[in-house]
Amino acid sequence: MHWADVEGSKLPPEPLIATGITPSGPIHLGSLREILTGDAVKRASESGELLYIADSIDPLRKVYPFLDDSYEQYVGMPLHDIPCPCGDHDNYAEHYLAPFLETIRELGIRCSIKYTHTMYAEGDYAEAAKLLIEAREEVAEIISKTTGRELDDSWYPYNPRCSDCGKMGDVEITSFEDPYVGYTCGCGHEGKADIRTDDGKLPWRCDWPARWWMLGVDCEPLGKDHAAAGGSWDTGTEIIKAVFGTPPPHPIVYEWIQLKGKGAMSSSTGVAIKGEEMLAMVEPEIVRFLLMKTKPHSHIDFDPGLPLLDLVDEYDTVEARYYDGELDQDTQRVYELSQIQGIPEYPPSRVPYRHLVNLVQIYESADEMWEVSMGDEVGPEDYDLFKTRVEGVKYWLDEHAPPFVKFSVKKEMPEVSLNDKEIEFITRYLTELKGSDTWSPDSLHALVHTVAEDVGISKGKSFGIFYRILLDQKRGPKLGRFLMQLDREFLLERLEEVVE
RNA sequence: GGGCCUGUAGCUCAGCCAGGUAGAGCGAUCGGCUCUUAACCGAUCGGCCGGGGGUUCGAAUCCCCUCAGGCCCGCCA
Repeated sequence: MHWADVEGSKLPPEPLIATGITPSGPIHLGSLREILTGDAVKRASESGELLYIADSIDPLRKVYPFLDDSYEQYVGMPLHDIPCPCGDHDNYAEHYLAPFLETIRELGIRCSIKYTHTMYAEGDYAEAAKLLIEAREEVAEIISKTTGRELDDSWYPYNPRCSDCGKMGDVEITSFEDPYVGYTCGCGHEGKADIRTDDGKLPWRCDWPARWWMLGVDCEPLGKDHAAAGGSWDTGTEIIKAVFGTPPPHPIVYEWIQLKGKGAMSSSTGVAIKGEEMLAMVEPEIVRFLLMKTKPHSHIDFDPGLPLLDLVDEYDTVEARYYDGELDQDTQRVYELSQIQGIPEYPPSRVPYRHLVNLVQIYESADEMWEVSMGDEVGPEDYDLFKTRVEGVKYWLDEHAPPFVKFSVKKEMPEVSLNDKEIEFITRYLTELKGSDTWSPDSLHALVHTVAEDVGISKGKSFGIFYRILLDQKRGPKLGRFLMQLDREFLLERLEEVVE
Protein backbone atom coordinates (compact mmCIF):
# COMPACT_ATOMS: atom_id res chain seq x y z
CA MET A 1 0.00 0.00 0.00
CA HIS A 2 1.18 3.50 -0.74
CA TRP A 3 2.38 5.44 2.29
CA ALA A 4 -0.34 8.05 1.95
CA ASP A 5 -3.03 5.37 2.06
CA VAL A 6 -1.39 3.76 5.07
CA GLU A 7 -1.43 7.06 6.95
CA GLY A 8 -4.89 7.91 5.73
CA SER A 9 -6.25 4.64 7.02
CA LYS A 10 -5.10 5.52 10.52
CA LEU A 11 -7.22 8.67 10.65
CA PRO A 12 -10.81 9.17 11.72
CA PRO A 13 -13.43 9.97 9.09
CA GLU A 14 -13.26 13.53 7.77
CA PRO A 15 -9.93 14.27 9.38
CA LEU A 16 -8.53 17.75 9.80
CA ILE A 17 -4.95 17.79 8.60
CA ALA A 18 -2.95 20.84 9.57
CA THR A 19 0.46 22.07 8.56
CA GLY A 20 2.11 25.42 8.70
CA ILE A 21 5.15 27.57 8.33
CA THR A 22 6.76 30.71 9.61
CA PRO A 23 7.14 32.84 6.50
CA SER A 24 10.43 34.41 7.52
CA GLY A 25 12.19 33.77 4.23
CA PRO A 26 11.87 32.17 0.80
CA ILE A 27 9.80 29.02 0.99
CA HIS A 28 11.61 26.15 -0.68
CA LEU A 29 11.10 22.63 -1.93
CA GLY A 30 11.72 21.25 1.56
CA SER A 31 8.76 23.17 2.93
CA LEU A 32 6.72 22.05 -0.02
CA ARG A 33 7.19 18.52 1.21
CA GLU A 34 5.24 19.34 4.34
CA ILE A 35 2.09 20.52 2.67
CA LEU A 36 2.34 17.99 -0.13
CA THR A 37 2.56 15.26 2.48
CA GLY A 38 -0.57 16.65 4.06
CA ASP A 39 -2.24 16.89 0.68
CA ALA A 40 -1.44 13.27 -0.14
CA VAL A 41 -2.95 12.09 3.13
CA LYS A 42 -5.96 14.27 2.57
CA ARG A 43 -6.48 12.69 -0.83
CA ALA A 44 -6.01 9.25 0.66
CA SER A 45 -8.59 9.86 3.35
CA GLU A 46 -12.00 10.60 2.07
CA SER A 47 -13.43 14.04 2.73
CA GLY A 48 -10.49 15.22 4.75
CA GLU A 49 -9.69 18.88 5.13
CA LEU A 50 -6.30 20.47 4.78
CA LEU A 51 -5.39 23.59 6.70
CA TYR A 52 -2.31 25.69 6.18
CA ILE A 53 -1.37 28.02 8.97
CA ALA A 54 1.01 30.87 8.29
CA ASP A 55 2.61 32.04 11.50
CA SER A 56 2.47 35.68 10.56
CA ILE A 57 2.51 36.96 14.13
CA ASP A 58 5.83 35.32 14.81
CA PRO A 59 8.59 37.88 15.26
CA LEU A 60 11.58 38.33 12.99
CA ARG A 61 14.47 36.66 14.79
CA LYS A 62 17.40 38.27 13.10
CA VAL A 63 18.55 39.97 9.95
CA TYR A 64 18.89 37.03 7.58
CA PRO A 65 21.59 37.05 4.91
CA PHE A 66 19.00 37.80 2.23
CA LEU A 67 17.83 40.96 4.01
CA ASP A 68 19.52 44.32 4.01
CA ASP A 69 20.77 45.92 7.20
CA SER A 70 17.80 48.22 7.50
CA TYR A 71 15.84 45.23 8.80
CA GLU A 72 17.76 45.44 12.05
CA GLN A 73 15.09 47.84 13.34
CA TYR A 74 12.37 45.22 12.82
CA VAL A 75 13.96 42.36 14.70
CA GLY A 76 11.46 41.30 17.36
CA MET A 77 8.42 42.58 15.50
CA PRO A 78 5.73 40.31 14.08
CA LEU A 79 6.37 39.43 10.44
CA HIS A 80 2.97 40.77 9.59
CA ASP A 81 3.95 44.25 10.80
CA ILE A 82 7.22 44.48 8.93
CA PRO A 83 7.41 46.18 5.53
CA CYS A 84 7.68 44.06 2.42
CA PRO A 85 11.25 43.70 1.11
CA CYS A 86 10.20 44.45 -2.46
CA GLY A 87 7.39 46.87 -1.74
CA ASP A 88 4.84 45.00 -3.81
CA HIS A 89 3.20 43.09 -1.00
CA ASP A 90 1.27 44.21 2.04
CA ASN A 91 3.94 43.12 4.46
CA TYR A 92 6.97 40.94 5.06
CA ALA A 93 5.06 37.71 5.67
CA GLU A 94 3.00 38.19 2.54
CA HIS A 95 6.10 38.80 0.45
CA TYR A 96 7.30 35.25 1.02
CA LEU A 97 3.91 33.66 1.31
CA ALA A 98 2.33 34.98 -1.89
CA PRO A 99 4.56 33.12 -4.39
CA PHE A 100 4.35 30.01 -2.26
CA LEU A 101 0.57 30.07 -2.13
CA GLU A 102 0.54 30.45 -5.88
CA THR A 103 2.88 27.47 -6.14
CA ILE A 104 0.73 25.19 -4.02
CA ARG A 105 -2.30 26.23 -6.04
CA GLU A 106 -0.52 25.19 -9.24
CA LEU A 107 0.38 21.92 -7.59
CA GLY A 108 -3.29 21.19 -7.21
CA ILE A 109 -3.36 21.55 -3.45
CA ARG A 110 -6.70 22.69 -2.14
CA CYS A 111 -6.49 23.94 1.40
CA SER A 112 -7.77 26.68 3.61
CA ILE A 113 -5.26 29.21 4.82
CA LYS A 114 -5.16 30.87 8.18
CA TYR A 115 -2.85 33.57 9.48
CA THR A 116 -1.91 33.54 13.13
CA HIS A 117 -2.03 37.32 13.39
CA THR A 118 -5.73 37.28 12.54
CA MET A 119 -6.37 34.22 14.68
CA TYR A 120 -4.96 36.06 17.68
CA ALA A 121 -6.65 39.32 16.77
CA GLU A 122 -10.02 37.62 16.48
CA GLY A 123 -9.68 35.94 19.85
CA ASP A 124 -9.29 32.36 18.64
CA TYR A 125 -6.52 31.80 21.15
CA ALA A 126 -8.29 33.50 24.09
CA GLU A 127 -9.41 30.37 25.90
CA ALA A 128 -6.22 28.44 25.20
CA ALA A 129 -4.02 31.29 26.41
CA LYS A 130 -5.99 31.53 29.61
CA LEU A 131 -5.80 27.82 30.33
CA LEU A 132 -2.10 27.77 29.61
CA ILE A 133 -1.30 30.72 31.82
CA GLU A 134 -3.37 29.29 34.63
CA ALA A 135 -1.46 26.06 34.31
CA ARG A 136 1.84 27.79 33.88
CA GLU A 137 3.66 25.87 36.60
CA GLU A 138 2.65 22.57 35.12
CA VAL A 139 3.56 23.76 31.63
CA ALA A 140 6.93 24.97 32.84
CA GLU A 141 7.55 21.61 34.44
CA ILE A 142 6.72 19.76 31.24
CA ILE A 143 9.07 21.93 29.25
CA SER A 144 11.94 21.73 31.68
CA LYS A 145 11.45 18.01 32.14
CA THR A 146 11.52 17.19 28.46
CA THR A 147 14.12 19.71 27.36
CA GLY A 148 16.25 19.87 30.45
CA ARG A 149 15.97 23.62 30.26
CA GLU A 150 15.67 25.64 33.46
CA LEU A 151 12.62 27.89 33.67
CA ASP A 152 12.47 30.24 36.61
CA ASP A 153 9.34 31.16 38.55
CA SER A 154 8.76 34.30 36.55
CA TRP A 155 8.25 32.33 33.33
CA TYR A 156 4.88 32.63 31.61
CA PRO A 157 3.65 30.72 28.59
CA TYR A 158 2.94 34.00 26.91
CA ASN A 159 4.98 36.55 24.99
CA PRO A 160 3.44 40.01 25.13
CA ARG A 161 4.31 42.54 22.55
CA CYS A 162 5.40 45.93 23.80
CA SER A 163 2.73 48.42 22.88
CA ASP A 164 5.35 51.14 22.65
CA CYS A 165 8.21 49.68 20.58
CA GLY A 166 6.15 46.90 18.97
CA LYS A 167 8.68 44.19 19.76
CA MET A 168 8.28 40.86 21.47
CA GLY A 169 11.85 39.91 22.14
CA ASP A 170 12.75 41.65 25.35
CA VAL A 171 9.56 41.70 27.38
CA GLU A 172 9.14 40.38 30.91
CA ILE A 173 5.82 39.55 32.50
CA THR A 174 5.25 40.95 35.95
CA SER A 175 1.65 40.05 36.70
CA PHE A 176 -1.47 38.29 35.49
CA GLU A 177 -4.99 39.47 36.14
CA ASP A 178 -7.23 37.73 33.70
CA PRO A 179 -7.37 38.74 30.89
CA TYR A 180 -4.37 41.05 31.25
CA VAL A 181 -0.72 40.38 31.73
CA GLY A 182 1.39 43.23 33.01
CA TYR A 183 4.87 43.54 31.57
CA THR A 184 7.96 45.63 31.38
CA CYS A 185 9.84 45.93 28.13
CA GLY A 186 13.56 46.39 27.61
CA CYS A 187 12.74 49.69 25.96
CA GLY A 188 11.57 50.98 29.32
CA HIS A 189 7.88 50.81 28.64
CA GLU A 190 5.51 49.24 31.15
CA GLY A 191 2.12 48.11 29.99
CA LYS A 192 -0.45 45.38 29.92
CA ALA A 193 -1.49 42.98 27.25
CA ASP A 194 -4.93 41.51 26.65
CA ILE A 195 -4.39 37.80 26.11
CA ARG A 196 -7.66 37.59 24.13
CA THR A 197 -6.12 39.68 21.36
CA ASP A 198 -2.96 40.04 19.32
CA ASP A 199 -1.30 41.99 22.09
CA GLY A 200 1.02 39.06 22.24
CA LYS A 201 1.33 35.39 21.38
CA LEU A 202 2.01 32.03 22.90
CA PRO A 203 5.52 30.68 22.60
CA TRP A 204 5.77 28.02 19.92
CA ARG A 205 5.88 25.08 22.31
CA CYS A 206 2.49 26.18 23.64
CA ASP A 207 1.03 27.68 20.49
CA TRP A 208 1.24 24.35 18.70
CA PRO A 209 -0.78 22.25 21.19
CA ALA A 210 -3.20 25.15 21.56
CA ARG A 211 -3.94 24.97 17.85
CA TRP A 212 -4.43 21.24 17.93
CA TRP A 213 -6.91 21.62 20.70
CA MET A 214 -8.92 24.57 19.50
CA LEU A 215 -9.07 23.50 15.86
CA GLY A 216 -9.43 19.79 16.51
CA VAL A 217 -6.43 18.76 14.44
CA ASP A 218 -6.35 15.04 13.63
CA CYS A 219 -3.12 14.78 11.70
CA GLU A 220 -0.03 16.90 11.31
CA PRO A 221 3.00 16.40 9.10
CA LEU A 222 6.05 17.73 10.89
CA GLY A 223 9.69 18.16 10.10
CA LYS A 224 12.30 16.06 11.83
CA ASP A 225 13.49 19.09 13.79
CA HIS A 226 10.25 19.11 15.75
CA ALA A 227 10.31 15.36 16.18
CA ALA A 228 13.68 14.98 17.87
CA ALA A 229 13.63 13.96 21.51
CA GLY A 230 12.96 16.97 23.68
CA GLY A 231 11.67 18.87 20.67
CA SER A 232 8.42 20.72 20.36
CA TRP A 233 6.48 17.56 19.45
CA ASP A 234 7.42 15.98 22.77
CA THR A 235 6.40 19.01 24.79
CA GLY A 236 3.36 19.68 22.63
CA THR A 237 1.90 16.23 23.15
CA GLU A 238 2.41 16.46 26.89
CA ILE A 239 0.88 19.92 27.07
CA ILE A 240 -2.23 19.11 25.07
CA LYS A 241 -2.92 16.14 27.31
CA ALA A 242 -2.19 17.93 30.58
CA VAL A 243 -3.69 21.35 29.89
CA PHE A 244 -6.46 20.66 27.41
CA GLY A 245 -7.19 17.04 28.13
CA THR A 246 -7.33 15.91 24.53
CA PRO A 247 -5.02 13.57 22.61
CA PRO A 248 -2.42 14.91 20.18
CA PRO A 249 -2.90 14.52 16.43
CA HIS A 250 -1.46 11.70 14.39
CA PRO A 251 2.06 12.75 13.41
CA ILE A 252 3.79 12.17 10.08
CA VAL A 253 7.46 12.97 10.39
CA TYR A 254 9.19 13.96 7.20
CA GLU A 255 12.88 14.20 6.41
CA TRP A 256 14.76 17.09 4.89
CA ILE A 257 15.42 17.47 1.21
CA GLN A 258 19.07 18.00 0.45
CA LEU A 259 20.43 19.86 -2.47
CA LYS A 260 22.94 17.45 -3.95
CA GLY A 261 26.41 18.36 -2.82
CA LYS A 262 25.31 21.42 -0.90
CA GLY A 263 23.54 20.09 2.16
CA ALA A 264 20.07 20.48 3.59
CA MET A 265 17.83 23.04 2.04
CA SER A 266 17.44 26.04 4.23
CA SER A 267 16.14 29.49 3.53
CA SER A 268 18.57 31.18 5.86
CA THR A 269 21.68 29.69 4.26
CA GLY A 270 20.40 30.21 0.76
CA VAL A 271 20.91 26.54 -0.07
CA ALA A 272 17.49 26.05 -1.52
CA ILE A 273 15.35 25.78 -4.55
CA LYS A 274 12.20 27.77 -4.16
CA GLY A 275 8.88 26.17 -4.93
CA GLU A 276 8.29 28.53 -7.82
CA GLU A 277 11.71 27.65 -9.24
CA MET A 278 10.74 24.00 -9.34
CA LEU A 279 7.67 24.85 -11.34
CA ALA A 280 9.74 26.96 -13.67
CA MET A 281 11.72 23.86 -14.62
CA VAL A 282 9.23 21.02 -14.69
CA GLU A 283 5.52 20.39 -14.80
CA PRO A 284 3.75 20.43 -11.44
CA GLU A 285 2.98 16.72 -11.77
CA ILE A 286 6.68 16.01 -11.70
CA VAL A 287 7.23 17.97 -8.52
CA ARG A 288 4.45 15.99 -6.91
CA PHE A 289 5.88 12.79 -8.37
CA LEU A 290 9.24 13.37 -6.70
CA LEU A 291 7.58 13.65 -3.31
CA MET A 292 4.87 11.05 -3.78
CA LYS A 293 7.28 8.32 -4.78
CA THR A 294 9.46 8.90 -1.75
CA LYS A 295 8.25 8.02 1.70
CA PRO A 296 8.22 11.06 3.99
CA HIS A 297 10.74 9.59 6.41
CA SER A 298 13.38 9.09 3.73
CA HIS A 299 15.57 12.02 2.94
CA ILE A 300 15.83 13.14 -0.67
CA ASP A 301 19.00 14.16 -2.43
CA PHE A 302 17.74 16.49 -5.07
CA ASP A 303 20.04 17.28 -7.94
CA PRO A 304 18.71 19.93 -10.32
CA GLY A 305 21.55 19.29 -12.78
CA LEU A 306 21.70 16.43 -15.24
CA PRO A 307 19.89 13.99 -12.90
CA LEU A 308 16.79 16.16 -13.15
CA LEU A 309 16.42 14.75 -16.65
CA ASP A 310 16.28 11.25 -15.19
CA LEU A 311 13.45 12.30 -12.93
CA VAL A 312 11.49 13.71 -15.84
CA ASP A 313 12.17 10.61 -17.93
CA GLU A 314 11.06 8.43 -15.08
CA TYR A 315 7.82 10.33 -14.80
CA ASP A 316 7.19 10.05 -18.53
CA THR A 317 7.83 6.32 -18.41
CA VAL A 318 5.58 5.78 -15.44
CA GLU A 319 2.87 7.80 -17.12
CA ALA A 320 3.04 5.75 -20.30
CA ARG A 321 2.95 2.51 -18.36
CA TYR A 322 0.06 3.71 -16.27
CA TYR A 323 -2.14 3.81 -19.31
CA ASP A 324 -0.79 0.48 -20.51
CA GLY A 325 -1.77 -0.99 -17.16
CA GLU A 326 1.76 -2.23 -16.56
CA LEU A 327 2.40 -0.67 -13.17
CA ASP A 328 2.43 -2.32 -9.79
CA GLN A 329 -0.13 -0.98 -7.35
CA ASP A 330 2.12 1.41 -5.48
CA THR A 331 3.58 3.03 -8.56
CA GLN A 332 0.12 3.34 -9.99
CA ARG A 333 -0.90 5.16 -6.84
CA VAL A 334 2.17 7.39 -7.06
CA TYR A 335 1.07 8.41 -10.51
CA GLU A 336 -2.46 9.14 -9.37
CA LEU A 337 -1.28 11.19 -6.41
CA SER A 338 0.97 13.15 -8.74
CA GLN A 339 -1.92 14.45 -10.80
CA ILE A 340 -3.11 18.00 -10.41
CA GLN A 341 -6.78 17.41 -10.87
CA GLY A 342 -8.07 14.01 -11.75
CA ILE A 343 -6.45 11.46 -14.01
CA PRO A 344 -6.32 12.56 -17.65
CA GLU A 345 -8.69 10.45 -19.70
CA TYR A 346 -6.12 9.88 -22.41
CA PRO A 347 -2.41 9.60 -21.89
CA PRO A 348 -0.85 13.02 -22.38
CA SER A 349 1.87 12.99 -25.02
CA ARG A 350 5.01 14.57 -23.81
CA VAL A 351 7.96 15.30 -26.01
CA PRO A 352 11.01 13.94 -24.19
CA TYR A 353 12.73 16.59 -22.09
CA ARG A 354 16.14 15.55 -23.36
CA HIS A 355 14.99 15.97 -26.92
CA LEU A 356 13.83 19.49 -26.15
CA VAL A 357 17.18 20.32 -24.62
CA ASN A 358 18.48 20.20 -28.19
CA LEU A 359 15.53 21.81 -29.89
CA VAL A 360 15.47 24.74 -27.55
CA GLN A 361 19.04 25.48 -28.47
CA ILE A 362 18.42 25.22 -32.19
CA TYR A 363 15.18 27.10 -32.69
CA GLU A 364 13.93 30.46 -31.57
CA SER A 365 10.24 29.88 -31.16
CA ALA A 366 8.20 27.13 -29.62
CA ASP A 367 6.19 26.96 -32.82
CA GLU A 368 9.21 26.00 -34.87
CA MET A 369 10.07 23.32 -32.35
CA TRP A 370 6.53 22.14 -32.46
CA GLU A 371 6.68 21.62 -36.20
CA VAL A 372 9.88 19.64 -35.94
CA SER A 373 8.45 17.50 -33.15
CA MET A 374 5.07 16.87 -34.64
CA GLY A 375 5.11 13.19 -35.31
CA ASP A 376 3.24 10.05 -34.55
CA GLU A 377 3.26 10.61 -30.85
CA VAL A 378 2.34 14.22 -30.49
CA GLY A 379 -1.04 15.52 -31.43
CA PRO A 380 -2.36 19.07 -31.57
CA GLU A 381 -4.17 18.66 -28.27
CA ASP A 382 -0.83 18.46 -26.52
CA TYR A 383 0.42 21.83 -27.64
CA ASP A 384 0.00 23.53 -24.26
CA LEU A 385 1.85 20.75 -22.54
CA PHE A 386 4.57 21.10 -25.10
CA LYS A 387 4.93 24.83 -24.60
CA THR A 388 5.11 24.49 -20.84
CA ARG A 389 7.87 21.97 -21.16
CA VAL A 390 9.76 24.13 -23.63
CA GLU A 391 9.69 26.97 -21.13
CA GLY A 392 10.90 24.61 -18.43
CA VAL A 393 13.80 23.41 -20.53
CA LYS A 394 14.85 26.99 -21.25
CA TYR A 395 14.85 27.79 -17.57
CA TRP A 396 16.79 24.64 -16.78
CA LEU A 397 19.41 25.43 -19.40
CA ASP A 398 19.87 28.91 -17.98
CA GLU A 399 19.95 27.97 -14.34
CA HIS A 400 21.00 24.39 -13.76
CA ALA A 401 22.30 22.65 -16.87
CA PRO A 402 25.95 21.63 -16.85
CA PRO A 403 27.98 23.60 -19.42
CA PHE A 404 28.68 20.65 -21.70
CA VAL A 405 25.06 20.27 -22.75
CA LYS A 406 24.91 23.83 -24.02
CA PHE A 407 25.51 24.86 -27.59
CA SER A 408 24.32 27.31 -30.15
CA VAL A 409 23.90 26.73 -33.86
CA LYS A 410 25.89 29.37 -35.67
CA LYS A 411 23.84 31.23 -38.25
CA GLU A 412 26.99 32.08 -40.13
CA MET A 413 29.67 29.60 -40.95
CA PRO A 414 32.29 29.72 -38.19
CA GLU A 415 35.89 30.27 -39.19
CA VAL A 416 37.25 26.79 -39.42
CA SER A 417 40.13 25.47 -41.38
CA LEU A 418 39.50 22.07 -42.88
CA ASN A 419 42.06 19.97 -44.61
CA ASP A 420 41.51 18.26 -47.96
CA LYS A 421 40.45 14.99 -46.42
CA GLU A 422 37.85 16.70 -44.31
CA ILE A 423 36.47 18.64 -47.21
CA GLU A 424 36.35 15.47 -49.25
CA PHE A 425 34.43 13.83 -46.44
CA ILE A 426 31.80 16.55 -46.37
CA THR A 427 31.55 16.56 -50.16
CA ARG A 428 30.85 12.83 -50.22
CA TYR A 429 28.47 13.10 -47.29
CA LEU A 430 26.53 15.85 -49.00
CA THR A 431 26.24 13.89 -52.22
CA GLU A 432 24.92 10.86 -50.38
CA LEU A 433 22.52 13.04 -48.41
CA LYS A 434 21.06 14.59 -51.54
CA GLY A 435 20.66 11.18 -53.10
CA SER A 436 18.57 9.94 -50.21
CA ASP A 437 15.07 11.14 -49.51
CA THR A 438 14.49 9.05 -46.40
CA TRP A 439 16.40 10.73 -43.64
CA SER A 440 16.32 9.34 -40.15
CA PRO A 441 18.53 9.85 -37.12
CA ASP A 442 19.94 6.39 -37.64
CA SER A 443 20.62 6.78 -41.35
CA LEU A 444 22.33 10.13 -40.95
CA HIS A 445 24.40 8.66 -38.20
CA ALA A 446 25.31 5.52 -40.09
CA LEU A 447 26.19 7.54 -43.15
CA VAL A 448 28.99 9.21 -41.22
CA HIS A 449 30.52 5.81 -40.69
CA THR A 450 30.28 4.61 -44.25
CA VAL A 451 31.52 7.85 -45.77
CA ALA A 452 34.35 8.12 -43.27
CA GLU A 453 35.33 4.59 -44.19
CA ASP A 454 35.33 5.36 -47.88
CA VAL A 455 37.30 8.55 -47.56
CA GLY A 456 39.73 7.04 -45.11
CA ILE A 457 39.27 9.46 -42.23
CA SER A 458 38.89 8.61 -38.58
CA LYS A 459 35.38 8.31 -37.14
CA GLY A 460 36.02 10.67 -34.28
CA LYS A 461 37.31 13.33 -36.63
CA SER A 462 34.44 13.00 -39.04
CA PHE A 463 31.85 13.52 -36.34
CA GLY A 464 33.85 16.46 -35.07
CA ILE A 465 33.67 18.25 -38.41
CA PHE A 466 29.91 18.68 -38.05
CA TYR A 467 30.20 20.24 -34.64
CA ARG A 468 32.90 22.58 -35.86
CA ILE A 469 30.99 23.87 -38.85
CA LEU A 470 27.60 24.03 -37.15
CA LEU A 471 28.33 24.93 -33.55
CA ASP A 472 31.92 26.13 -33.58
CA GLN A 473 32.57 23.53 -30.89
CA LYS A 474 34.59 20.37 -30.81
CA ARG A 475 31.75 18.35 -29.39
CA GLY A 476 28.02 18.41 -29.47
CA PRO A 477 24.84 16.44 -29.09
CA LYS A 478 24.36 12.98 -30.59
CA LEU A 479 24.79 13.59 -34.25
CA GLY A 480 22.07 11.65 -36.06
CA ARG A 481 19.21 13.06 -34.09
CA PHE A 482 20.79 16.48 -33.99
CA LEU A 483 21.09 16.71 -37.78
CA MET A 484 17.48 15.62 -38.10
CA GLN A 485 16.41 18.40 -35.79
CA LEU A 486 18.06 21.05 -37.92
CA ASP A 487 16.23 22.72 -40.73
CA ARG A 488 16.94 20.61 -43.80
CA GLU A 489 17.66 23.52 -46.13
CA PHE A 490 19.92 25.12 -43.59
CA LEU A 491 21.91 21.94 -43.17
CA LEU A 492 22.35 21.44 -46.91
CA GLU A 493 23.41 25.05 -47.40
CA ARG A 494 25.97 24.86 -44.65
CA LEU A 495 27.45 21.72 -46.15
CA GLU A 496 27.50 23.30 -49.60
CA GLU A 497 29.37 26.21 -48.13
CA VAL A 498 32.02 23.88 -46.79
CA VAL A 499 32.42 22.20 -50.16
CA GLU A 500 32.93 25.56 -51.84
C1' G B 1 23.86 13.94 26.20
C1' G B 2 19.44 12.45 23.32
C1' G B 3 16.42 11.30 18.82
C1' C B 4 15.43 10.03 13.75
C1' C B 5 16.89 8.29 9.02
C1' U B 6 20.04 5.47 5.76
C1' G B 7 23.22 0.98 4.70
C1' U B 8 20.29 -4.43 -0.76
C1' A B 9 23.98 -5.34 -8.09
C1' G B 10 29.46 -0.75 -10.29
C1' C B 11 25.65 3.69 -9.35
C1' U B 12 20.50 5.41 -7.75
C1' C B 13 17.01 2.94 -5.28
C1' A B 14 12.32 -0.62 -4.61
C1' G B 15 11.15 -4.75 -1.58
C1' C B 16 10.75 -4.38 5.20
C1' C B 17 4.94 -1.94 8.25
C1' A B 18 1.07 -7.54 7.42
C1' G B 19 8.27 -13.19 7.27
C1' G B 20 7.51 -17.60 2.14
C1' U B 21 12.67 -18.98 -4.31
C1' A B 22 16.50 -11.22 -4.09
C1' G B 23 13.99 -6.82 -7.97
C1' A B 24 13.90 -2.18 -11.29
C1' G B 25 16.33 1.78 -13.74
C1' C B 26 21.02 3.44 -15.13
C1' G B 27 26.01 1.62 -16.15
C1' A B 28 29.01 -2.47 -18.09
C1' U B 29 29.41 -6.52 -21.74
C1' C B 30 27.48 -8.78 -26.28
C1' G B 31 24.23 -8.50 -30.54
C1' G B 32 21.00 -5.49 -33.75
C1' C B 33 25.54 -1.96 -39.84
C1' U B 34 32.66 -1.06 -39.06
C1' C B 35 28.17 2.84 -33.94
C1' U B 36 30.59 9.10 -31.27
C1' U B 37 29.59 12.48 -26.60
C1' A B 38 23.69 12.22 -23.85
C1' A B 39 19.51 7.71 -29.10
C1' C B 40 16.59 3.13 -29.87
C1' C B 41 15.67 -2.47 -29.60
C1' G B 42 17.16 -7.35 -27.64
C1' A B 43 20.15 -10.31 -24.50
C1' U B 44 23.83 -11.24 -20.76
C1' C B 45 26.73 -10.29 -16.54
C1' G B 46 26.24 -8.71 -11.77
C1' G B 47 24.27 -9.06 -4.68
C1' C B 48 26.86 -14.55 2.04
C1' C B 49 20.56 -7.61 1.52
C1' G B 50 26.84 -3.38 6.53
C1' G B 51 28.45 -7.18 10.61
C1' G B 52 27.07 -10.52 14.81
C1' G B 53 23.44 -13.00 17.68
C1' G B 54 18.25 -14.38 18.62
C1' U B 55 12.89 -15.77 17.40
C1' U B 56 10.88 -19.07 13.51
C1' C B 57 9.71 -24.87 9.67
C1' G B 58 11.41 -20.41 7.08
C1' A B 59 14.40 -13.67 8.12
C1' A B 60 16.53 -8.43 3.47
C1' U B 61 11.79 -8.28 6.34
C1' C B 62 10.57 -9.25 13.43
C1' C B 63 13.83 -8.65 18.27
C1' C B 64 18.71 -7.49 20.64
C1' C B 65 23.75 -5.92 20.02
C1' U B 66 27.35 -3.72 16.90
C1' C B 67 29.86 -0.86 12.80
C1' A B 68 29.52 3.09 9.20
C1' G B 69 27.29 7.52 7.02
C1' G B 70 23.73 11.59 7.15
C1' C B 71 20.52 14.82 9.67
C1' C B 72 18.02 16.95 13.83
C1' C B 73 17.14 18.49 19.03
C1' G B 74 19.10 20.15 23.82
C1' C B 75 18.38 28.95 21.57
C1' C B 76 14.05 30.20 18.49
C1' A B 77 10.51 28.10 15.55
